[in-house]
Amino acid sequence: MHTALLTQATSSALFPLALNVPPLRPHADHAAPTVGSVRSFAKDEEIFAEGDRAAFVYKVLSGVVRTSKLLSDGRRQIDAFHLAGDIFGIEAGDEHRFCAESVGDCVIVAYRRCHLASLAGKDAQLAQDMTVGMMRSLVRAQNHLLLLGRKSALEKIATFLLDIAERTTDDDALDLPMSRTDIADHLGLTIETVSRSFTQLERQGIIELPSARHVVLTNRAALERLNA
Amino acid sequence: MHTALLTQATSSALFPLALNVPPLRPHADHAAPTVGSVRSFAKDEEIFAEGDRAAFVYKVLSGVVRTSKLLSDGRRQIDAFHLAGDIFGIEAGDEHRFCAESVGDCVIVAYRRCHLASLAGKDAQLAQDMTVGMMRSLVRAQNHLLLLGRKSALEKIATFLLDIAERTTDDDALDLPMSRTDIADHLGLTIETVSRSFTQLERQGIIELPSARHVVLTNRAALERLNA
DNA sequence: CGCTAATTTGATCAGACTCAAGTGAAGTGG
DNA sequence: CCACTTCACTTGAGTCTGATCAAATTAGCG
Repeated sequence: MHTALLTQATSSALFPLALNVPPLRPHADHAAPTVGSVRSFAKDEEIFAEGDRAAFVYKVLSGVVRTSKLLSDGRRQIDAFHLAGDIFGIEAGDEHRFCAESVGDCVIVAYRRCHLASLAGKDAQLAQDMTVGMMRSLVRAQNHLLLLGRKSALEKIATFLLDIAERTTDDDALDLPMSRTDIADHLGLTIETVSRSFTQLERQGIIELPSARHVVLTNRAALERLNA
Repeated sequence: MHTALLTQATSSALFPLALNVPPLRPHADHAAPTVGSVRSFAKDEEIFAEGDRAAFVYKVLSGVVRTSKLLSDGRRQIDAFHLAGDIFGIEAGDEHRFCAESVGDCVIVAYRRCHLASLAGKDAQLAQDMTVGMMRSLVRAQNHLLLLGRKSALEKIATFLLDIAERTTDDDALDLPMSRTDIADHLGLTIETVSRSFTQLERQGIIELPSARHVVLTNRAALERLNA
């Protein structure tokens, strides 16, 4: 009896591998959480540093967070931008292998790791979120490997724009929450190359740039083609 | 009572996030599994293709497996090499987002996904393996992002050699199970650049190359330095 | 309105790629 | 057992994409 119950419990928990991860909907409302502590950050504040003890797991409520790694000489790789609803800071070991910073003003919830188990009991949705969050991170990271390893600058920008658009808007107009430097460090390019690629896409009539942080995708088909 | 038991069960299962993932030991013995079906493959055979229905999760018993993604024009990115003991083929959705092929002769176990839950009941170790496997994939992918996005050719090779050494041997001599082409597609380089980098490291006295597939790390300190 | 930071643009440079040829080792068949 | 084929790897020469260095514009912001 007990065994059956335990098996039941473990099965869905251990093998979310078997469940279909629903896509994150743009504009999904991320209501105030029932557990966890809410924290606010202004632009470019550090949420945690590489090597910090990983006492919490986080979820973005509003704004954008970047997680990045540094090389000893300062070269930086932003592994991901986390938007509202995204989970970040999950670690296997006891310290963070990334640094996390706010890209603009943002609000996040922090869940103390050692409380997660009991929290999960009270908030089933949270439990699901954590597992799904990890899977989603993996999928994103793996797609990003292909981009970094094998795509040209123009293709990287095209893929990036389509990704941000899908995650933040329903139409063809999007606001970039991050700087050219952040984009460059995410795509393995320099800011100059990022800027030139934007200009090139604009000249080809594929996008419009009303301002640096505002992009309109006027020719999605062409972007998809560059997405290879 | 029941609730407590269930919480207990889910906690360790849902949040392996909290457990410390033990490092894979070189030469760890990967005994015949108690469940799952064993399959053998010769060099360069396809285990599953990108887009295939993800009916199984796999574990390498011996040999090496590569998982890769292709761009429409044939450019390839190998996201990882899987050695004995490694899990691969875990998917969130119902189809594989990678292609998996044998690098040399290899033996693997296949676990039918829809049976995993019940198998986990009989084989607790397996359940743990799956979760840890996913975490390890994530860590590897994230480290690889930094390599692909920000490291030079020489640094990529250095990192690669140290990684393979750590995973396959206790001393400084290692056999590369994969071709230059595979290495190139893993590191985001061409075979010529891979070859030239090896030669350069050899000329600098950092490695020895008794043969193309055999490397001796004569100066680990220098490699670590390149690892940045 | 002036100051500062972010972005764009230009000119030059370099690391990695492409194309091409050469070397070497492994295997095949006579 | 040796000549021949094949395939993997190495090396060389030239090119090109994206980086670097530098300057000009533009956008925010107090």
